[in-house]
Amino acid sequence: MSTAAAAMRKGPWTDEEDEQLVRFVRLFGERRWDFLAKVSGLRRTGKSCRLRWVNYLHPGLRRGRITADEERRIVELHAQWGSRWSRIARSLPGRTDNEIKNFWRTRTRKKALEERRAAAGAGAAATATEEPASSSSSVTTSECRPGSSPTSGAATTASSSSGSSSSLREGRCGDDDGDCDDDAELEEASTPTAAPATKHEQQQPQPQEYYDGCSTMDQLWNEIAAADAAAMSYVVDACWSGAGHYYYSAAAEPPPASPPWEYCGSDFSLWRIDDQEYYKKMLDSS
DNA sequence: AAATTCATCAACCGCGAGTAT
DNA sequence: CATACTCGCGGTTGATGAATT
Repeated sequence: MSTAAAAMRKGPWTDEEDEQLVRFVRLFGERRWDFLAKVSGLRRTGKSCRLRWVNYLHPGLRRGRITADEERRIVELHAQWGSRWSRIARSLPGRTDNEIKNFWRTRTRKKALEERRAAAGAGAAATATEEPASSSSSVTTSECRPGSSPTSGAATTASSSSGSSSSLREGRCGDDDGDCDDDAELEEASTPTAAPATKHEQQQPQPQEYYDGCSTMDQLWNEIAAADAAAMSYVVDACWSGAGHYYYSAAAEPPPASPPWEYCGSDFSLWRIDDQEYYKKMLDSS
């Protein structure tokens, strides 16, 4: 507590951190990340929290390999917009800019490699010897520099690292998206089915091709929901507004001590920010 | 069976734009 | 109008598992 400016954590997220983040995003919505990072007790920057949410924890994410169809689309869109990944991602429901960016990198690298090999093959046929070393060394220097340069990767060795997240790492169910503005196009492709009544509770409907194991995350969501319900007894119905923001309805009796947020009737004003201190105190005292 | 290389994914960093004060 | 703050984007790097030799 006294270490207000405790060092920020970096590196892979643990399951606990994920849970915590999800819980607080559900409470406060997908914004004010710095605040969220603070009150959640996560020793992470707001930036890091946002990234984790957007790229990994967001319920609307579609996991799994990029399909041929998506690839075609990416190529098209890339031709149109260049490397404006977020823009491209908006046209690919459930995919993040990071994902697309990674995919594109891999793809380009692979292509370049193939070309080089083809060229090398032709060159070798012609000159038989001479340049193998020079050409391969150019890999590191020229345009498509392989991130994992020849010698680097092997050094890693076993670390078991964050064996933690392995359970999460697999599947993520998705159906809806959170913060995308142009979600008109998103929805069309992401879920043909009607809008889900609640956010996580019923995100069963997914195109099965993309999802291998959603059960884990479902479980997580459910557990979190249950925990929330138990802890607060009134915030239960997490609703998903059409505009892509969470809001909460009072399902049971009003809270014992009025919380810092307001219930939303028609519009989804989430909570009262001016009560941040109140909330902080609440957390500290608990 | 062990070592090496490759492919993929997750996360960090710096910067710029937008918004609030 | 100027400044501070927050958010989002694109680029880059590191770690890990899978495939290959």
